[in-house]
Amino acid sequence: MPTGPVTLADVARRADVSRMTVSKVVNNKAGISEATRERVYRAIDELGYVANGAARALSAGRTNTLGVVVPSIGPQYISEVIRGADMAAREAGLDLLISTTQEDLRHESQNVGRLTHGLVDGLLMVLPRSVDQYSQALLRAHVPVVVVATGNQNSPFPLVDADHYHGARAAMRHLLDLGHTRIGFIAGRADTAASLERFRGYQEGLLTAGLIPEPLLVEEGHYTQPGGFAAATRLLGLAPAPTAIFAANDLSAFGAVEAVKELGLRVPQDVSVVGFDDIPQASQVFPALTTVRQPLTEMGRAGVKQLLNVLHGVGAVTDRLVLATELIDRASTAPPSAGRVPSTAN
Amino acid sequence: MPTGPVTLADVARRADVSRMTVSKVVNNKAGISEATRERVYRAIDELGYVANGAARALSAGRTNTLGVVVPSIGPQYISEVIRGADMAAREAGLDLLISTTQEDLRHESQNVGRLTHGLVDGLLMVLPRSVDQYSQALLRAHVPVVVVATGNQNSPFPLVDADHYHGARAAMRHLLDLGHTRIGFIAGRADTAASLERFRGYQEGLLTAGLIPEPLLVEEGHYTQPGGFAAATRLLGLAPAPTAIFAANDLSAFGAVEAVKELGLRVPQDVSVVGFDDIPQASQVFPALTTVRQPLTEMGRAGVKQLLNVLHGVGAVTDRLVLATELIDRASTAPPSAGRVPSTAN
DNA sequence: TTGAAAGCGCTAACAG
DNA sequence: CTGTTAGCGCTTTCAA
Repeated sequence: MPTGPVTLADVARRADVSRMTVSKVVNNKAGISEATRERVYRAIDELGYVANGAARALSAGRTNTLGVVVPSIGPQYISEVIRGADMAAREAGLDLLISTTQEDLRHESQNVGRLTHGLVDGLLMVLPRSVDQYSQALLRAHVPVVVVATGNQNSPFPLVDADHYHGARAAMRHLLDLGHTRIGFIAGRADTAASLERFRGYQEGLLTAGLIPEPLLVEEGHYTQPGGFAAATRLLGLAPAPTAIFAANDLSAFGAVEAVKELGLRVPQDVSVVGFDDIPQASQVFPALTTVRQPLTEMGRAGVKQLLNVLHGVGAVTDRLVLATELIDRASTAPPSAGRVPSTAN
Repeated sequence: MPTGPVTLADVARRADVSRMTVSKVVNNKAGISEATRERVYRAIDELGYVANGAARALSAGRTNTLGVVVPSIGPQYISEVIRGADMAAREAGLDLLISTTQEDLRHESQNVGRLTHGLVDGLLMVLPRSVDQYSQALLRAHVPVVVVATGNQNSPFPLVDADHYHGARAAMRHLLDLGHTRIGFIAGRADTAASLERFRGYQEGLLTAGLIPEPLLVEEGHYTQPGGFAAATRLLGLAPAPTAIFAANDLSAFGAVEAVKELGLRVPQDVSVVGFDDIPQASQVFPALTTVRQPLTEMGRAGVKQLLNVLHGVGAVTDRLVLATELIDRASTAPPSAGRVPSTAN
């Protein structure tokens, strides 16, 4: 019994064939007799052979690994995108190497450079902001790159995004159909294109219904739960107060729901709340949140699929793939209550 | 300008030195004159050279990458552990390769096998359940393994865990000190050791205060938000109802808070709620959740540090490292209201 | 259907 | 201080 990891040569010796034959068996190549194949498999099992990834990568010129670059793995929506990417990669027999930038921009382009040299065959950038900082390193990398879920308008790489604008329009239509005419908006961050698109949907939804957007009905929520709480509290302090609130993401919608309850009002009886994203928690809270679903896992999947298309040289790569969003009607929305005008006099 | 990636040889040619010299410069080895070093750096910059990871790994026998195996990256507490591991790895100049098992146990041990053969130098297993399924593959792997945040009692590998029992005791002491005598418990999952330990802390906290544990005051919450909601609803339907609820994790505590509000009661005035974990959201909800903090990021850090100790052959590796937990007193707990006995007669 | 030769890009060990 | 030699474990030709 030799010490150290078992190599191809060990298996070859054991099965009394050449290393090449073992390699072919391991990689399911054709042109090996059933008997030999059988014998090699037995040797592999007996020895517990596992191919060395580094050697394989160096020799074959590919790693069978896809890199995923994310700012951090905390936010749920990012987790969902990764989950989709993970499934697609798994189905294709590839590994995923997840790398977080942690906002540490200093060495990041260098980091990305490392990834693209012998560590991964392709890169999925899941970034909410611009990808500009990396463009240089990325462009000189010799691996395909696909950007996911950023609102970045003019990326030099193929993009996968969700239809933020029409999602927002759907949310507004839902609220308007229920009879709401005074609808507050909790904005995300002005520096993301996604946030801007959702806001545009809010405004144009209003205009389409013949309503006039009021600046006072728009508050910043910074995509956070406390931000949503504060924004909703301010909104509900208006006279007359809105009967419905559309939040730019689920997290700030959760905060809005808390604010409504804290003011002694009920969701949805007194105030309707709509979110955006449909993170898993949206269906877990009480009342379950009506929200606009971004196909997050599908976006991850689509990103990987684009990458595979490039790698395998098959199928077209869409420069800008925009996936549809959809309203998920749950329990946090209802028609405005007739006689009840929320009051927050304290 | 040669096509394809720039190699060491290209740099060597450009700087008019041997490949070995370039290698030494790249790896910051001593024994190179300042002038030569300078010249090599210039060539590297001009050519945009980046070392090939696969070749380096194969040649040097190490990958400078640590593997992290998690069931999935969704749950916040896992994200936090990874964040800690990520920071520690980054400080040590190592990459993290995150691999999810997605409950797909079929090919997992094989998957882990692949990782340990040329892809990573060490493995951090972040698993809530047992690691038994992998033990075989792991033991034959030629890389160190450390297990984090599982309640697994007898792992064959070094363990990093939190002190669930004393955390639960602290939560109970807090509630008892506030004057609560009727305290409900929302259990996690009976199949995790962590859940059992927390339950033990609940029971013994009661006993120490001279109170008798009542089976009716314990409900399963399955660690989920709807589970916590349902459990709390049942608990508050008792007569007399508990004045405080201790949930086995933050998620089920959020559900409990919702249930309290839904019954027309207030947190903490009518019912106090304590969670466990201190995920980021705990401080973001309203009212901010009083909870037992598991040092999740520290656990990730500690796991990586243990791995590094093994890899560098320095420092001791603790077979079982149990990190302290701590009560974080926020806004969801208060003394029981004197005259008020919650009623849920409907 | 099988195998021999060559080399992927890098680094460890040693020699000059 | 610098360079030579050898080889990591595998796969790609191409020949038998």
